[in-house]
Amino acid sequence: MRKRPVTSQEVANLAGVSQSAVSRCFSPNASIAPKTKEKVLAAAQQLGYRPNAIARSLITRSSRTIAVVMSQLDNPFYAQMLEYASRRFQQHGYHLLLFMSSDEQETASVMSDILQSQADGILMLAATLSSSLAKECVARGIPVVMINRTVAFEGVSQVASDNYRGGYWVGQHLVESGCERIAFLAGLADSSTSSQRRQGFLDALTEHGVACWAEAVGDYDFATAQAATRALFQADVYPDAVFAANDHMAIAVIDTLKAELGLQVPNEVAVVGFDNIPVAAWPSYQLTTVQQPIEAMVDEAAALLLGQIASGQVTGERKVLPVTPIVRDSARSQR
Amino acid sequence: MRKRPVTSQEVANLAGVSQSAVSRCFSPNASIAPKTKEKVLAAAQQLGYRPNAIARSLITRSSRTIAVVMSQLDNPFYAQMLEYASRRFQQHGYHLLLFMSSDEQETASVMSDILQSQADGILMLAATLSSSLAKECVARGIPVVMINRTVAFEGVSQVASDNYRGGYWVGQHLVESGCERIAFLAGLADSSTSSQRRQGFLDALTEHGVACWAEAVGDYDFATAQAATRALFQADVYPDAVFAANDHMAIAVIDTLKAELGLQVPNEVAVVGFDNIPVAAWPSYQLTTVQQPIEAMVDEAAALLLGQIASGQVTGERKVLPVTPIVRDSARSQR
DNA sequence: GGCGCTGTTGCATACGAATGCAAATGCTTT
DNA sequence: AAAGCATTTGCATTCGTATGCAACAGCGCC
Repeated sequence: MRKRPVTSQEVANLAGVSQSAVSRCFSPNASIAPKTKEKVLAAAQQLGYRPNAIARSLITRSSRTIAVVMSQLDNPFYAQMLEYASRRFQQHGYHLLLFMSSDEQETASVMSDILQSQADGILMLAATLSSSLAKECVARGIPVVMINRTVAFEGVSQVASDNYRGGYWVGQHLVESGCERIAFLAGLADSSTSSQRRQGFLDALTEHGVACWAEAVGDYDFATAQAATRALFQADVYPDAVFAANDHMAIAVIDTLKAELGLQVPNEVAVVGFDNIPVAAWPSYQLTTVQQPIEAMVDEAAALLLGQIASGQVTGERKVLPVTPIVRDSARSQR
Repeated sequence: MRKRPVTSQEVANLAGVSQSAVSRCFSPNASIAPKTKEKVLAAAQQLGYRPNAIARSLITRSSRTIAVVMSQLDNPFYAQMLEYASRRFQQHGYHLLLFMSSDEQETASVMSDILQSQADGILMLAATLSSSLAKECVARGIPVVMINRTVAFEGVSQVASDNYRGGYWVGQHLVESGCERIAFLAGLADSSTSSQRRQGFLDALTEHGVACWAEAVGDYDFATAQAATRALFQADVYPDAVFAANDHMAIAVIDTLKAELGLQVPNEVAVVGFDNIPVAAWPSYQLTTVQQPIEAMVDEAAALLLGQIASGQVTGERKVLPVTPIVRDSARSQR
């Protein structure tokens, strides 16, 4: 049977002090005599006492918990973010409460759970938030930070990498490498990251007097990206370069080109991705890509959340962090 | 400024009922007249009331929270597990509190946080637990389930896939494919999964009258596995098959063989992994491997945890789930 | 020795919801 | 109309900790 947990009162009895004194031993900056503290800690140790975080949260009105909403963990990019975020917040005495939500429908029900959970802040990774829910959070004064989603809500902060410049660099790089029939493989149609990358890419092509050869949608999904690749390359004249909106799809493109279509990368087709996930560096792929500053993005998001929690002010700030081009074999300026 | 949240008392005042009545509207099976409930829900809606889960936890002594301890999220196998576990527990009204912990040292401090958090159960994924901590959990009556770790602690439940049989199958398959110089690439030296796979593998070889050609350690890490591969293949006579203790390392082996050593897979060297992560199915690898039943493992772990939480009895059960061989191109019986 | 000061301590209450118990309500039955 | 029963309701208490306030101790100083 579950043991009744040890309370501060019991520790107080054993140590011969009041419950308040025990409480003060476990909160920093509290006024407590060293000698008393010693006695109390000894008693606590003896009984195996641990402060009850639930009770503490109730009185302090702070759960020291951040709700994280995600839709996909199979993308290593987001897995890395989650891992780093967990460690980062752990350092500040906060813990992550994980919520998975695929569609916006589900996000609504999840958001209800989050509001009940009394999380001190909300971190949205790869998940979208309807404006009514966003408003509700803001109305309650709960800080919300979205990573890599750009939707203009009052009071919701955003951290993103510079998708536009990343896309621009890719366009420029491919043109300067001598590519002439450059295709774009989008992520989700309504994804702001994908469309920003696309816009930068198209602008670069335009500035260099090149038109985009073809476009397709891969849904950030391996199989869909494969199908899209087959479609792009079925004509007699096919692209000599593909820019995929993320690495995951770029890998699918490379695999499909090599294994199914018998085309060489980069000799016959250059491929560029986005994210710089670990796989991109593997010898089989050597994918040229644009690195997103994962740690910096999380650091920024954490700073925003913790700052707003501390100040009690929710502000809708917007940070854009620089990206880093990574040139590997899959698309070099060698022609 | 953070708004003072709406309490059940305020809803009660507006609806003209007592606080108890409001409470009863939000707990299932409570005795409440439909008409009253309607009034209360209307008032709650109007004020934007949400029950405070913290206060509820305090009185019910149940946080409806499961603490998950992980050490690596970069391994997609564990990322998949986490995602599925989150969804699974969400269905039962539980949420996951995430803790990252690399070494056992860190696990101790993390475990202290967990005990304070009043989690109803603990799920250990890819993380080890010292016996003193395990005892403390058991003493407090907190159910603990470890996935893929076998350490015999009284009262700690374990769910694992049949690593031994998986390893055995690999050994058998490689021998029957005609391989004669078969090497094993271990994960972490002290990892029970790796050593069980190894044992099954060695037993299969022995039964077929073949000795293990060589062994190395890859730490479940890409770079380390690459280095180990170079070492294994530097002699004049090198292995004609490698069994890596997980897919991640198997991929590293394949890449190193192909890109650095100019060896063909499977013609010159057969490679087998373990886990069946998504990458294993990619055209570039077509990795023969042993699939672990991720969902079944999580389902089993969830059933154990929820069962023990409901009954208040912690029992140290042990489940072993069957694995499925997946034959792909990297090691076929074709010689 | 009395005064004032700083640093500790205990008392009492608050946080917000759940629940046993008793009172009250509504309905049926005779 | 009164009694009987089932259902609904409110009261009061509880969960375990934090904290404002007042009381108090110890100390140095005049």
